[in-house]
Parts: sequence; C-alpha cells; structure tokens
Amino acid sequence: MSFRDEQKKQRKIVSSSLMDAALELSAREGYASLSLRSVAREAGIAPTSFYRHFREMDEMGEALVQKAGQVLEDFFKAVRGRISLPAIAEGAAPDAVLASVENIARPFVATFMDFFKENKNLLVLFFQERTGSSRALRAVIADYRDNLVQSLAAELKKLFKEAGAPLADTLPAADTMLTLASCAGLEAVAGYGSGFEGLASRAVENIRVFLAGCVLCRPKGAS
Amino acid sequence: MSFRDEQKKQRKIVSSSLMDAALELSAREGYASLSLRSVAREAGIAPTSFYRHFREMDEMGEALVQKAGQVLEDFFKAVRGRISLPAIAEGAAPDAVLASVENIARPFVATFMDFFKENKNLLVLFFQERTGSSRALRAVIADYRDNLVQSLAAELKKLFKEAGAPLADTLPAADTMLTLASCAGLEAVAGYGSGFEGLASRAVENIRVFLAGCVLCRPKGAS
DNA sequence: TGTACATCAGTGAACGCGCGTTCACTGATGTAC
DNA sequence: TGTACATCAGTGAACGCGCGTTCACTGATGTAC
Repeated sequence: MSFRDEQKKQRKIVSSSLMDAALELSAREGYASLSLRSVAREAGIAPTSFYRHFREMDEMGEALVQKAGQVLEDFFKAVRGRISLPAIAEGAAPDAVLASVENIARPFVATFMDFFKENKNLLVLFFQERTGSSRALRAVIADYRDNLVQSLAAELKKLFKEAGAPLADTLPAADTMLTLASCAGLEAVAGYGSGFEGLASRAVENIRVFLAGCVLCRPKGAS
Repeated sequence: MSFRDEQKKQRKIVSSSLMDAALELSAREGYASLSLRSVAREAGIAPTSFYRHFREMDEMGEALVQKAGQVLEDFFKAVRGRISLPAIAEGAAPDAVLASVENIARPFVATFMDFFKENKNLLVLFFQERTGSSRALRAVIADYRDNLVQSLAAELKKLFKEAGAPLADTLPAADTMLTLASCAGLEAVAGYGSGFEGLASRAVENIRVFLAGCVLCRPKGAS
C-alpha cells in the first residue's frame, strides 16, 4: 500500500476516533456541551489537529448524524427480513388481528432496541437532537428519518395488502411506530421504566394495539 | 406594604425575570448552552446578583421544571373538564368506537397544544430535557410527568368504566397519549410537519386509533 | 429622640480557566527534471 | 543519481474572550436600647 493510501487510511482512523470521542462525551454531558478541545483531548490529538478533519464542530455533528442514518438504514434492512403479517380475514375478530400484527410489532421493536443498544450514543444523539437546538442538525436528521419512515411505510403497505387488509395511508402509521420505538429507546437510556426489556414490551403492546386499531377501523370496502 | 414585603415582591420579580431570560435563551441555544452570565445579562442584572436568587444554574433549572409541572397540572384540570366519553355498546362497531373516543382524543390534543403554544419555551424545556443530559433535571421532570400520567390514567379509568367499556390498565394508555401529544408539540416547535395544526390533527388521529384499539381489543368478560 | 447594629439585594473588580482560532513550523513522503 | 519543490497530517505557542466564582463594598431599611 502506497504512502498516500496509508495516509488516507490513517486519516479515517483519526476522524473515527474524533467521532467516537464526541459520542462518548455527548453521552456524558450532551451534544450541546461538546467543545472542540474536549473532543480532541478525548481522542488524544492536539486541538489544532481537529481542523485537519472537520472545519468546525457542527461539521462533525453532521457526520455523526450521517453515520446514525446509515445505522438506521441497516436497521430497516434487518427489520424488513424479520417482520411478516399472516392473512387477516375480512371481519376478523380483534384478538386475531392483534395476534397477526404482533408479527410486525414484536420484531420491529426487538430489532430497534437491539440496534439502539448496539449504537446507543449515536442513536441517542440522533433522536434527541431531532428536536434539539441546532437547526443544521435537525435538518439532516429530518432527512434520514423521513427516508426511514417512507421505507417502512412502503413495507407496511405491501404487508397489509398481501394480508388482505390494505391500509389507506401507511405513512402516519410508520411515523407513529418509529416515534413510539424511539421514545422507548431514549427513555431506556435515560434510566426510566424497567430498562430496555420493560420499555420494549410496553412499546410492543402500544404498537400492537395501534396497528390493530388501524386494521379494525380502516374504511370499509377499500380492499 | 412594609419594606420587607416590598423587598420580597421585588425579589420574586427579579427571580422571574431571570427565569424568563433563561427560557428565552434556552429556546434559542438550548438549555445546555445556558451560562450564568448570559442569563444575568439577558435579565439586566449583574452576574454576581444571580447568586442572590439561585445557588447555581441547575437550581434555576429545577425551578423552571417545577413551573412547567404547575402548568401541566393546570393543563390536566382544563382537560378533565373537556373530555368525555359517550356510552360504548357491548360489541359496538369500530366506527362507533372511533367516534366515541374522539371525544377524548380531540379535546385532549387541542388543550395540550394550546398549553404548549402558550408556554412554549417552558414545555419544550420540560419534554426535551426529560431525556436530556442533566440527571437532576430528569429526576424532577419524571416526578411531575408521572403525576400527570397517573391523574390522566385515573380519569380514563373512570370514563371508560362509565361508558361501559372498562379498560384493565389505563396507565400505559395515559402514558402513550402524553408521549404522542408531547412529541407532536416538540416537532411543531422544531418546525417539522405542517405546524401545530397539522401535527395536532395527526396526533388526534393517532390517539383516536390507539384508544379504539384499546377498547376493541380489551380482554372479554371484564365488564 | 438618637445611636449602634442587623438584614439583604445588588454591585464592580479581580482571579484563574477553558475555549476557538491563527500562525508558522516539522517531518514524512511523492514528484519533476 | 541528486535537487528542488509540493503535499499533507500533526503540532506548540500565542491571542483575545467569556466563563464561574470570590470578595469587600453600598445603600436602603428594620430593630434594640
């Protein structure tokens, strides 16, 4: 490997360690409390070297959000392979519907929580700063989240159609599922409830009931 | 009025203006970015005078959360007078259930959004810092939020029982209603969606479907 | 009545500190001729 | 082969600034005797 390639590799390593340092610190003190010097210190480089990697702190913030966005894409790929929906008969009993949609709700939340635990600081940053104080960060976050919601909505549309219970508009449903799951994730990290497991099963319950509501209350004759 | 009383009154005014200044700044830069000096400057007093009112910034933060907690108590008092639930017949059609619970969902969200708009910075602080980086703040916030959820759950229990459709456990339902409403509020302030009105009607829809799901899927023979 | 002392919100000067940013430099390597 | 120059990540010194906090002080008022 040539020196230039080696140099590029090394550069990526240092950039990564800066981002890791930032995540570590933001988990302790919050993203807004990050300082260029503290991040550089945590990463073990001189403060001035920071500028070899990012023009300013916010640029690193956007890189972090981008990384979180990629994790969420991976999450969707994983979740797509794990959710399913057994056929729902016309006029099916509520209990049957509840049982069917559990095949969406449970793997969705379980997978989400796995990814959340595995990428805790990154996803906390993503969902916490979604309504945080940096306009630039909010914009990038919104883009990635919208992508995920639309992918999820398309998948829901397909599943419910194939199950014989087509929903008119799956976008709000996808949005709500993600909202409930991400709130549970943030709450778990903040130390609320009975940890990840308790909050996960409550989220499953919420989404199950919500999806059952969507199915049972959908406008008639829309098949 | 004696001088001492006058002095106490004046003290409260200055404390209030410190808190107002902090809210104004936290809306712009976020709570974590507040500095004692910037708050004092915004409030028009010397930095050293801050210590006549609060021992440190976090003490003021807790006072702000307490104020938000009182606003949420007022919110509950208002909402209790506005929500209702028409009788739900045993085996009622989904549409009928949806129509009934709208009498809870719509006034709940409308009242919440009114309070949110009226106390924007205060409630943004409350709900944003619920999963924020200050452990002390999180603890105080959790207390007030739990109180609200329990009051709401008790009210829901009463309403659904009187309507002939008793729910086994209304606590998770109350929690979810508040989660969905507060997320909508935060999103509206962050500039997402189509503003307060659009997000409010989506929240109404979500809560309507969710509550309908709760009613339709409740375990049978539990009346 | 006067006098001495207490209370209390507010203040300006001063401190040491961490911050973001600039600058000119190093040292390893590649490139042109 | 040597020589001159380019590239590029990293660095230490230095800057001015805003920060939290301390201190001794002011000035208005109440209180004790």
